[in-house]
Amino acid sequence: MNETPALRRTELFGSTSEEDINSMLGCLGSHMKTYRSGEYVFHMGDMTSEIGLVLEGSVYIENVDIWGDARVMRTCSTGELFCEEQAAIPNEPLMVDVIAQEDSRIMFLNASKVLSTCPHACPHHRHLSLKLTTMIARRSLGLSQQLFHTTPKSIRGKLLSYLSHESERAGSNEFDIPFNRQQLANYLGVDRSAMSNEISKMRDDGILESKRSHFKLNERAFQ
Amino acid sequence: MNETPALRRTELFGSTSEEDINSMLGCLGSHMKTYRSGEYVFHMGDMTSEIGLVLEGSVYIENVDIWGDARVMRTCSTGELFCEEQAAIPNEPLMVDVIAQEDSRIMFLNASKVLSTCPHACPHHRHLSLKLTTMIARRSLGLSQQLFHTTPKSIRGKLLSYLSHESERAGSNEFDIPFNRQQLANYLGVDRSAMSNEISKMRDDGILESKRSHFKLNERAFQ
DNA sequence: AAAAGTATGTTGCGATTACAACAATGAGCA
DNA sequence: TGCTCATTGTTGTAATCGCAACATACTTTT
Repeated sequence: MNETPALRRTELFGSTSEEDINSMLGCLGSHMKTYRSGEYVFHMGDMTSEIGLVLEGSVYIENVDIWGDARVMRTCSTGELFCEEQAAIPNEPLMVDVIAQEDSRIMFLNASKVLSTCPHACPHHRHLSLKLTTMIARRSLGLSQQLFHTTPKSIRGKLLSYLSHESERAGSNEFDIPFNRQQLANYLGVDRSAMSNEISKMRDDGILESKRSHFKLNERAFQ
Repeated sequence: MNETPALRRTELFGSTSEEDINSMLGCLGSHMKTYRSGEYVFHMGDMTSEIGLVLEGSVYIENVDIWGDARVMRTCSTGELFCEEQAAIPNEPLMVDVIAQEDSRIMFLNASKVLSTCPHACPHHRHLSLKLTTMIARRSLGLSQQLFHTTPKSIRGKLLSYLSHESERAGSNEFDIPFNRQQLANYLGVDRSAMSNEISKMRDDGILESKRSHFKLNERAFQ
């Protein structure tokens, strides 16, 4: 089965031609495996140096605490990477379980082979290595942002932090956010209804106007 | 002024010999600048592709919202990197200000020169590139963890998440944490006194024993 | 050993939030 | 248009938390 078309739909390989992908796969230590829904892809404690790439299906990453309670950290859908950070850190044991959420096809890449381009490596290999680093860096930035927005103690503070940032990013006081209410509440780590309520109060206070995912921040009408 | 000894005390260059550092610095597009306390190192909106390395002094990174209110995101002391994520992402404008906290000496490295080792690059350069990627990955993992521990709604839930993780990491139900109470409260995003109070209640409930930074988690004495 | 300074624990109160339950609005479809 | 379903808004209540103020314990200095 030829995986190359599926690979070209991922961010990691999206800017590489099918030809170049094929010529590289061997160098990257790539191999495929299929999983049934519920099957473990990685176990906590594994010393893997492999990056997972979901070609079909999806997986979720969960943490089990010492009392046996599990919490899902995130899910990865088709085209997304997982465990790229752990794989990029030598001798770092996995602190999570990775489990197939549905029947899935996963490609594994050896992180050190992707990152440590050998002296005679082709330009495409170097491009891929750089792309992986960029993706890791972007996730790190995103997590920084999220943590920053969840730091204020009140729901209003969190909303202002997030909305101000989105406004700056859009370069306008009027903008759309990529979340519905429930997703935004999860992102900020607060209760949805309490958040809806707070948005209403902020509207009453003249701080903003909003309709669904469209927001408009007003000049400081408040002190 | 020879910076090499100072560089060897940083994590990025710690595993590289003085000789190799000297032979590489030119390739990395390095240059130095000194700043007076309060001076801006980077401005929001800058399209920098340079990594900052604090050789002396310290800087802080702050975010200014659209109403002009500033909040410090983090501080960087001697030996630490800043803006390595932004620099690793092409065409990513800086969303923060970086300001010298005291009189400081900063070395700048061109991120793409560090990361894109040219075909004839020396092995030390490739090692440095890998090291930078590892450092970015490690920060990302750390942020993931912190976010995970701050996700529970109650102080008790946050503490259990964090302490369970530390216990797993130590491989024992008895361990020391690298925080004092105030630092732990900041890390978890809660009030210190409320957290101290909660720790006492958990002790009363038989969940744990603690003295200062030393903790012992008990088998589920509770439901 | 006394004193001073820092870190941690305790208490009470007011404000905020989570939660549940329900109402209203909007979207998709027969 | 009318129906169903999903999303968003509203309300009340109980629980939690932040906050301030203070007490206790531990450290460091002299």
